[in-house]
Amino acid sequence: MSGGLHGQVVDLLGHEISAGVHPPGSVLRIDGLEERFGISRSVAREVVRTLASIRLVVSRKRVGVVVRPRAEWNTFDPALIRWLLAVDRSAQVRTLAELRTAVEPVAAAAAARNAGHEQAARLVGLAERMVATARAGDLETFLEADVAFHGLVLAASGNEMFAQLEGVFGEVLRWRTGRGLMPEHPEPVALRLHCEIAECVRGGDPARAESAMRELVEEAFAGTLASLTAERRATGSAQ
Amino acid sequence: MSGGLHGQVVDLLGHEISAGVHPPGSVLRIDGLEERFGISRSVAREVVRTLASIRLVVSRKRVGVVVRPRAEWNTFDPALIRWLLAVDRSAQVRTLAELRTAVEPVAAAAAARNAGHEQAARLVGLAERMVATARAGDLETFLEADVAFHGLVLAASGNEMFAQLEGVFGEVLRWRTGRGLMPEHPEPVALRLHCEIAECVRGGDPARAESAMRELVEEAFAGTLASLTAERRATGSAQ
DNA sequence: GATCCCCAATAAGTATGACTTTTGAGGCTG
DNA sequence: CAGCCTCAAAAGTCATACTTATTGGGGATC
Repeated sequence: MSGGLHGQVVDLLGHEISAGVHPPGSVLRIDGLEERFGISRSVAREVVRTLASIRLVVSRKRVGVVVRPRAEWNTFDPALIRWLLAVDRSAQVRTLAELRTAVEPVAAAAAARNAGHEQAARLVGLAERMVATARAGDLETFLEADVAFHGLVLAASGNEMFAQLEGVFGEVLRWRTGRGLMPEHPEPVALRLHCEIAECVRGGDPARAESAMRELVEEAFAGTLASLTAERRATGSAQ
Repeated sequence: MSGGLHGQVVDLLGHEISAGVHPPGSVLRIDGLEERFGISRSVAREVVRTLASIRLVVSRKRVGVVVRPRAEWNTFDPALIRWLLAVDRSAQVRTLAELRTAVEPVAAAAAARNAGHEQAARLVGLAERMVATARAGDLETFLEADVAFHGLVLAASGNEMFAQLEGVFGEVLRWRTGRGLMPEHPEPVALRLHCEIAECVRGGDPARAESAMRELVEEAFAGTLASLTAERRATGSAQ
């Protein structure tokens, strides 16, 4: 998407609108875009169509391209999530982390009901690898296994909307370790919970899978919140 | 969106792809669309851009417009949700209802933490109206209040991604009563839970708000599942 | 002076055709 | 048979002309 002319302009405008450079209610004009970016009418129009599909703007005859109120933006669109992460990483991570606390426990329960043998086996394998890499202090590989673990739970839930969130939640996980928020050796409690979840999925115990996952993500959410407020205190304000 | 030429074609193609008329991997060509719909190149290209933004297709040079694997579709896009509802209402409602069981309890807890006085008051008012209309047997107004109630909880959660789901979950609720799944006088348990949630939000009791909402939506989900399997048994198969 | 209606200016929507760029496939060469 | 090379197919971009809907204003009417 970043290659073509279209993608570049969409990305730039998307960033700008997300950042509030063009606040809701403000009006862009197709000719304005042509001039500003040195693009042809067709490209400008296609850019607007793309942004309209994300519900960032709406195009009205005799008026122009109007930026919609933020509440109407489709915040589940991966592109928009990226733009919002660039604008205010803390706020977006908080939002996503909270969504995680909602979705993952229910997804774990569903996975315990629906997962096939192969998926369950892979899940157990990932949990084991997490234990091994944690012991070895290999945070890199640990993170990979962690991301794969949670992605697999979402995929195995059998709910395509849960599965959709795999990539986004992976972002959150990567952000946590990227920030150095993870202790050098991941907490034993978290490891135990991962193993328990994997076992419950394999054994078909939705209730325990759900509560274990809930304990896990709520702990992670609390940690995320704490580090966010700490960060805000340190830098003096938002961002 | 249905007015213009663009919207019509997007809608039709969206329906077709969702329905599997063009299975993942199959290839459309811009010229093909021009011919088939009698539209110009510009409109055809904009249609493809829109579908690409929903991640239904990807456009490759020298190849054409390729339908992506279903797992990559952005199933949180309202347009795609509509198309999928038209294809297999049961499956989509099931998916959405399960998403509801995940999100709404956490949203209720967040609302109990974040809701302002005015929002809390309105929530209590809606709960009261539900009790009144239920007693009167006014299912129409009851449904409206119900939809507004759950929408307000999502909005008051302070999480814009939760708030985003208001419209979609409203669809699920409307579907339930539209199907005659609601008893003539809504269950007293559900009414009590709505009131309890409203009180907990006003009083700032996240834990009880969450568990009450969880009880409510899990009950609703079970009812939805039961009626879906009953329907499937009745009609002999899916759809 | 207020109201209503019609019209013209405006900006998006559609159509057309030419030209560019990328890339896959098949043929050519070593 | 492998690797390279050329060619053509299809999307990407551009320029321009024309159509349609909408809004705001100006003039007619009450």
